[in-house]
Amino acid sequence: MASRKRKGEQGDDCCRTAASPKLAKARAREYAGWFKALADPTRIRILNLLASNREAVCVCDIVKHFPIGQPTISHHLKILRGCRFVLAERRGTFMYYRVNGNCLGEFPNAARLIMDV
Amino acid sequence: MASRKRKGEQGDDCCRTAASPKLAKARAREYAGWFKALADPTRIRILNLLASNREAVCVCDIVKHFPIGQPTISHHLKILRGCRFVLAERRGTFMYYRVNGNCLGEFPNAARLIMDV
DNA sequence: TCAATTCATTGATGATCGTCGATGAATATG
DNA sequence: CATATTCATCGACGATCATCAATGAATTGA
Repeated sequence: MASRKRKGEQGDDCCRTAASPKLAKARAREYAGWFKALADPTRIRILNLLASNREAVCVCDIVKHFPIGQPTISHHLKILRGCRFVLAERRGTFMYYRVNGNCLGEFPNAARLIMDV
Repeated sequence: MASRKRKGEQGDDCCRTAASPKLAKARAREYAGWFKALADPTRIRILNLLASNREAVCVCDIVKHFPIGQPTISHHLKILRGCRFVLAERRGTFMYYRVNGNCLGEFPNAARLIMDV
């Protein structure tokens, strides 16, 4: 047989066969996408700025608090909005952003699904 | 004054001045590093595989469950170890990895610090 | 209708990331 | 000591990312 060990081989003696990861690839990709959205200090601080304000904040006000240009802020907001971390609302010329309160509860949930079971 | 508005300017009329982000830059960078470590489906599934086994798992057993090479698995393990998500222990020729149980509680904590106040 | 303002999008650039093959260090065995 | 095995590191490559300057779309007001 091909599984016959040759002289000196240790083969599979490291441990009994380990259990497979229980998390499906698709779900792992989904979670990775969420984490990727938060894998940038600027996006975390934008999220924190929005969370620090009870009412929605317009883009020009967000820009004032960061040393980067408005297109870059818009880029980050698009990513945060894509993951439903923030919600947007148009009022005339202005775009107002606020945090999506629901996503706070999702964190512990995702953590449990990754680390538990 | 320089703040005098010219004809047609809307200026700062979007809203009252928004509160600054309360999260310090250094802490935002630290959190971003944690999330960056989880911003990859393979690393999430490695973490989940380790969490699915009560005992530590050696690298060669981890490699068996993924369609990527051993150097890449080692690379991911180094990143996860750098953030203290996993712990490593040497036994002879083998390296055994297991999840760091403490990091489960850190998730909700980080989420609260980012999203709350 | 025209000018001004806000914000999103585009294209480009330099940096970082995931993956690979090759190699090296450490350990075990004969 | 020589050989085999496990795992980490290195160098390279293509892909993705953060950022910018420039531009475009939408809205407002005169």
